Amino acid sequence: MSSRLKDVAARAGVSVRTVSNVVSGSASVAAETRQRVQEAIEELGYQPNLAARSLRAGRTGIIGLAIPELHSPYFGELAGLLVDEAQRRSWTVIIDQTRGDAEAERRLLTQSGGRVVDGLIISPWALDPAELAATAPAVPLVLLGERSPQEAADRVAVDNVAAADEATSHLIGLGRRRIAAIGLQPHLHNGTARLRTEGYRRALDRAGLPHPTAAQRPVAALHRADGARAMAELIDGPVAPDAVFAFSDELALGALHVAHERGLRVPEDLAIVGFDDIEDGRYSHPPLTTIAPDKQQIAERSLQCLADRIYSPGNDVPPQELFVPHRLVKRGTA
Amino acid sequence: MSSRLKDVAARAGVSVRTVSNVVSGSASVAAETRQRVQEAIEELGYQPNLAARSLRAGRTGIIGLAIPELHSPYFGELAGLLVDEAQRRSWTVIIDQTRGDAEAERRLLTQSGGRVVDGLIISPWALDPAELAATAPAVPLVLLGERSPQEAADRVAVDNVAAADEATSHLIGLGRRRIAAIGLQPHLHNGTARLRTEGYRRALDRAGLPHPTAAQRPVAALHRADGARAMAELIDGPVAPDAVFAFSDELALGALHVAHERGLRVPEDLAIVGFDDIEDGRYSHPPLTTIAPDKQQIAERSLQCLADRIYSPGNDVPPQELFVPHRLVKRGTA
DNA sequence: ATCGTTGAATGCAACGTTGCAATACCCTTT
DNA sequence: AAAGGGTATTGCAACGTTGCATTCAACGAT
Repeated sequence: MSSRLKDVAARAGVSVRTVSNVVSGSASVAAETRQRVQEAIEELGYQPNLAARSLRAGRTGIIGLAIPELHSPYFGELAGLLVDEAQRRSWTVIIDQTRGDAEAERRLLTQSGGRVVDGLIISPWALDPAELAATAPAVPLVLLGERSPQEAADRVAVDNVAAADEATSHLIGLGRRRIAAIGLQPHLHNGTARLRTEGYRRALDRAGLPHPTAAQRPVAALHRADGARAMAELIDGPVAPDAVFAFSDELALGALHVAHERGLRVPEDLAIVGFDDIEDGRYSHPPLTTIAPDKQQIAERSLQCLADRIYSPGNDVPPQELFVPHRLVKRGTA
Repeated sequence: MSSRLKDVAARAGVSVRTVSNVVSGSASVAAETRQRVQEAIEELGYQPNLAARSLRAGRTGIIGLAIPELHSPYFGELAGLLVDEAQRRSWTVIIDQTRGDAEAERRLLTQSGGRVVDGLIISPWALDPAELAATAPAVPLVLLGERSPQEAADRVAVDNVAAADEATSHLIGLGRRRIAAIGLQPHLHNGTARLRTEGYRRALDRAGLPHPTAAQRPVAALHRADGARAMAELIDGPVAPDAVFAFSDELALGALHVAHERGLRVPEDLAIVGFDDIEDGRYSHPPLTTIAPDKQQIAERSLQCLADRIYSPGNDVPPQELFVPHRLVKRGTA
């Protein structure tokens, strides 16, 4: 079925080494010999055995991407960009789904069960930052969006505090005074929600506006259903808000859905700002105003970080923190 | 840095082979020896080298999933289920994005550039069915949703003709008479759109209703934007429809968006049925009526097909066609 | 006491590839 | 004619693992 260098060599009447030279293009081979070998390769349909190549090279050419949920639009879009970018560097991407499971994240970091990847891009969700910092990763690592007490690895993220501040300030600028937040995750160690909460409060403090606990709704996950539930709680609560900053577009879309159900006009009665700029948000009714992180740059810079560490393993550059730009995209909801 | 069987063996004072026996658990090892080896493994943080293992075994434990677009909600959700299911079989999944590129699909089928995966699940989009049937795949193959003249590989799909018929019949049952279709893809070789068109026409024929060409809108891709464009064309066309069957939920959501923009009431003025049952559809306004394929079963049965062929390579069972169930989910748009 | 049987541990070889070093050859220069 | 330099090709070894066959010891049965 599958042929090896040896078979090609026999057919072309040259040594195994020469065929290897032709395939890799590293050493010089006479034009005529190369031609003959190429023909033999074609005829036999030779494909290099990557296992053998990896064994020799100590590298697999595969990098891992670990995200909480594949079906989340934000991570779906980001994964698409990362795969494209990896292809350009002739890397293959393995995508892992952690589902917010600490054990799954731990397993990936230590690569227990076998090291398949040359590097790992992970969006930690459940893992305690302290543990994250303490765990010696088995491979070069890029963290997406997390912030640990002392950075354990390269990190690529938007400036969540500034972005949340900007979103909230936009609502304040529209004259809103009862601005709620949806998306706190006190039960998780993930730092993103905490940072966005910080930015939200900072903007309100600066404007001299209150941020009562009842207006800051925690969620179990970042799905539409969670946003819908939180919005219903807000409407039924002591002080119905005139604006909501949702920590993800999915939450925002869930909230928008409930607002419609309850007969609220958006944005007149209720303004909404989301976060992520997922494609769905452009087609909601009305289209969603949101914070748009530069996903393309997240993809590019994450891979650049990995490449730097994979190709110069000895070089112990300290972990760096990269911020990618974001911008407020004004559409219909605020 | 990373230790090998040899290192563990030296530390535990046994042979390399014995350590291998402990790790694989295949041969019998004395309890005391096993204990000692386990300790050495712990102390050294030994991880098996998968490249070496694959080289020996001739299998990588990795399967490929090739889909047109990762960020599409339908494929995102499906991919999530497939990864879960693969994990249960202790397989790793590599996800490839073909972006509707025939060359990319060809490359995956032949695994040119190196065989990484033990099997491939592919949703062919651009590749000519004839070519698909003619190409000898380099690895066991499962086709998602495609239909080629003579099946070249196992296929897992919903019965698209029946499902489209059902969707259209539902609209007819609601008393609609000018039923448009959005999502034809005459430029692509992908059979899915063709099958859904067939079901759509069949239902209309049975009811004695017309299906003028102008009411059957082709699209470049299955995105919301394409659905929006097609909907605008329909409204501005000679006969504005009172119902639309969109070949994907994304198209339907784009259409819904435009309907709102143009002041049409949904479902009163315009009924809409989508296809895929993506999560967004549950949170649109109003929520989307759609055909829901059983994605869980698609995932399970695809992997079962692969497993059968990977673990009994000689066994030349002819390609089989598996249909998974679907159902019409009535929500707010029709 | 001897034999066969079982359980435990081992050595050798091979999977397919590439780095290294060596060789063989031809052509140019002195 | 001999030395030197370059190009083309090759053999050997090693990457880390596991299948196979073998060895060794211990034990129960004859």
